Amino acid sequence: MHIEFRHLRTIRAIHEAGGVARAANLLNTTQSALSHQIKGLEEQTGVELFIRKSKPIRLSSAGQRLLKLANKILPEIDALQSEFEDLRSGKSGRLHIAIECHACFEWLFPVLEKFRQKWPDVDIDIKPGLAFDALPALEKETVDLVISSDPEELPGITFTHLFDYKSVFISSAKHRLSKKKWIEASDFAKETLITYPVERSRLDVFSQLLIPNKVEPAQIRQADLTSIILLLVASDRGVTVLPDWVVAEFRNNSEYAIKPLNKKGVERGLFAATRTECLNKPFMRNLIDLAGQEAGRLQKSLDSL
Amino acid sequence: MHIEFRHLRTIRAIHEAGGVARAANLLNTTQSALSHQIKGLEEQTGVELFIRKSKPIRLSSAGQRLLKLANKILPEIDALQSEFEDLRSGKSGRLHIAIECHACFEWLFPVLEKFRQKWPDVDIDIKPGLAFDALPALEKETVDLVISSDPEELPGITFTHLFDYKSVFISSAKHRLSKKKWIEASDFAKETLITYPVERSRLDVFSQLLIPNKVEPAQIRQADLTSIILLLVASDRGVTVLPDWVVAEFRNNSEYAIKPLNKKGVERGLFAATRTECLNKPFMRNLIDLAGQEAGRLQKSLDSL
DNA sequence: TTATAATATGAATAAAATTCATAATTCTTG
DNA sequence: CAAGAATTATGAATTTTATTCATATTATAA
Repeated sequence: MHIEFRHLRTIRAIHEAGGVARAANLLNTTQSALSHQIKGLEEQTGVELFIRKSKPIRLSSAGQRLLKLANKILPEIDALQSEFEDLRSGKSGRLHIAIECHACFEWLFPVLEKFRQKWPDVDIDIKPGLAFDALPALEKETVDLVISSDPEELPGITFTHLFDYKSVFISSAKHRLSKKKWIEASDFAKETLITYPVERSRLDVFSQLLIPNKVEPAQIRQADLTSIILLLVASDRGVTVLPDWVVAEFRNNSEYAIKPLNKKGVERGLFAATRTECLNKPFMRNLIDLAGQEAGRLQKSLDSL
Repeated sequence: MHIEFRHLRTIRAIHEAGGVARAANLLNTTQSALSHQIKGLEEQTGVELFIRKSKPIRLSSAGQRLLKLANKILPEIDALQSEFEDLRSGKSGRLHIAIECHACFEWLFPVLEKFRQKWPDVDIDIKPGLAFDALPALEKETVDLVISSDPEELPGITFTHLFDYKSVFISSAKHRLSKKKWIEASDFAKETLITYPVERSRLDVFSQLLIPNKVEPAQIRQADLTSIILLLVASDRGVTVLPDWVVAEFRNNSEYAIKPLNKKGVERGLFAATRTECLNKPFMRNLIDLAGQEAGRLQKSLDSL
């Protein structure tokens, strides 16, 4: 027999109740059970834990040492149990997010801000999902949510549609293309294109327009941050393609020209990929809801302009 | 089933060994046992502790939380076990001492100093044994050693003779009694007697001389510390009676006159009282040995003068 | 000293953990 | 992508461990 939590609880109860019989009451067991327990424990440790010359029995100095440990350890286990209880009830949990689309930070942050207030016990993290393959990580439970524009049929993974957006062309107002009604693939052949520093296949302008039309921009320049891309565009160092929600606030800014791609525009969907079983978790559903609401808000602000 | 130490060890082993089967090896048990264990634990807590989609299985975030606790708690239990091992082997233990004789501090301190160096893990404490009944405290295991001059026959208690000493009279060199060869009870009738602030029955001068002879000193004055008593005596504010070892260093100090009580002196023994079973403990025996050695040293220093 | 309260003990019972044999997964490699 | 290897899961049997019940023993107080 080893020292077990049972023993720690017994030691503590005997001390607090002041006697084996009273402790047995407290622990909903019999005096005999506890007596056998402490006997076994004393045999195991080889140390007298109680002074038996007195009745009720008292802790010896070794017993007090054990009590000290019990008082330290038992609350920690109780705390863990209640953490687990929160986990089970869905009050807490892990929400590690991978974002495949660089611009998504823009609308995700306000969503997460609201989410955090409602679910303070959920462990939120955002991984730069550009650096690795997000979907395998989702399957391996390294992350719990992937924001992606490319839904796939995968067993155990569910893609929930969040909203649609348009990819739009942006140049400075002075740019030669700013006079056109819409922009075509061939227009990029003589341009410097500014993009996020990720694979081409993950950029709408390539996957939806340039690659299908086999057009290569004259030059490519990369920038990390949306605001920097826009700065470069404003000073006419190049042109870019971004989701429409990103440029909502620049719509009526006279520095920029914003045009659809092709006559009818390039429309794309944004999806939340999760492990299917995670959709049962209330906080996960709530996050997806909040994302949808935020999308609606963005849409309205676009329409009103 | 509750969370048990077994489970913590299993979680830790699975994580460290990187797999259930390897962990089973480590813990000298079977893969099946561990599999049943973690299954039971997951049912109990209602939380998935492992990610089973991968082989070998990995800890989930909840499992990592449990691992963290295991890494905190298990070393503490191990430490306790080794403390108990020290206790059992006699390397450590409790040595709470009650001193019935106030002057004993004088020779006990150097003894304890030596003792501490040899037994650093023994928990030493000195209780002012004057305030309570030391022998019942010894029986009740509140203290482990009583230094006493009055051995009794008590079941379970053993008195070990440490050494004999003489109670001697001390006055200033100028005092009227300093001319006598020895001091008798009647000599105290006109004197101020300086004593420790304890019951008369615990003072040799009363129990061995004044009470049997029904003599009451003219005045009694009390002082806590031996050095203060000696100071008062030197300035002729009274006379005192102390064990001979206390005054060893003053023997050839011309300020003091030191005389035997009665023609043949009052001789007393000093004893170490312990619970009989405690005499098995090596550190207890060693302390009694050291006390005897110190007594020998004191005796020699007395003889040589 | 006796009555009373408290604890200990042994045998029977109940509960729980482990093992064994084997099924079901996941991973790896040709 | 299939087959084999490695890993984990499972059910029933077994063993181990803990608890209960009835009662003996021990300490305390009146």
